[in-house]
Amino acid sequence: MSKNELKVLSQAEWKVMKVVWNIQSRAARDISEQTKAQYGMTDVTTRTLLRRLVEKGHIKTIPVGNSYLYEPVSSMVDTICAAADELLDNTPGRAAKSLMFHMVNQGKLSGSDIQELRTLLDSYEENQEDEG
Amino acid sequence: MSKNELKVLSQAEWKVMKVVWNIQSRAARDISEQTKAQYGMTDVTTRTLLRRLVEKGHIKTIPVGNSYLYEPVSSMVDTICAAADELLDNTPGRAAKSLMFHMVNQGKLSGSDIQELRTLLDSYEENQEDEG
DNA sequence: CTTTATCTCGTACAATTGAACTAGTTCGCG
DNA sequence: CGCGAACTAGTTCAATTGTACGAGATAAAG
Repeated sequence: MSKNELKVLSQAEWKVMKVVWNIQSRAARDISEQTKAQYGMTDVTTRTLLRRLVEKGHIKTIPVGNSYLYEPVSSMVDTICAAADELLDNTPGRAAKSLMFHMVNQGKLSGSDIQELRTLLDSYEENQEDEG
Repeated sequence: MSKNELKVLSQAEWKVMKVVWNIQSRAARDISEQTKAQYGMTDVTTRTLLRRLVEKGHIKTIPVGNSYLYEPVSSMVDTICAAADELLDNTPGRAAKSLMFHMVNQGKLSGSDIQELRTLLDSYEENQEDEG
């Protein structure tokens, strides 16, 4: 076990991870530029957080000349799903449904996302229509 | 502002909140009984966390005789949705879709949940079918 | 080769968090 | 009323987190 038992992310670490996931050029300089623009974090702070994220196993480093490229170990989707699982475990299913409604109503989904999701739900409905 | 600007929950505070939301009898004793059963937390620790949650504004107290009843200020759904928003803000929408797929595939939804969600998606599809 | 700009890394330090002990108050029972 | 049980609230303490400085290494420029 504990293969994907990555240590839990703190608030500031999430911010850095989100930048790392979305950025093209993953040098510390570029990442800190983004974290400053998006969250007002200073350069030194970002570098410290990058180091801690490496220690925690969320980021791996690729040595390049003087420094590193910082590459995420898990995808954003996987990490967010894991966080959601932790949030939703042993809570009554109602929360999951309401959360999904909320996301839909927040416009988090594109038109094609909605279609895909409908298709997925269709397949589940077939299997479950004689249950609940 | 800052009406619903409740301070962010820590790991252990989430656990206590989840118990508080789900439990019937909200005396400290009953809550700590649950946190012990579910998470192995000791009685004193739970009471400390309850106190901090009151300080942070997530729980309000109702004096009853010797002690309090601990009542959540926001519903579980609202709090989880807020957490999800924070998690998903300024990330490309892809994460939201994948997260929803994940939850569906994890069986978080009942048959009737799925039907309701389908109905919701239908209404959105009508409005967006000529977009992307 | 020397200077200079960048990096990483160790360290620092206050605030927060996880966990727990204790003192002092109040309830319930005899 | 008096005693023990249960409760809250204040305090403690180590670990983690948020933020940041400075040292030493290395690349690039002259």
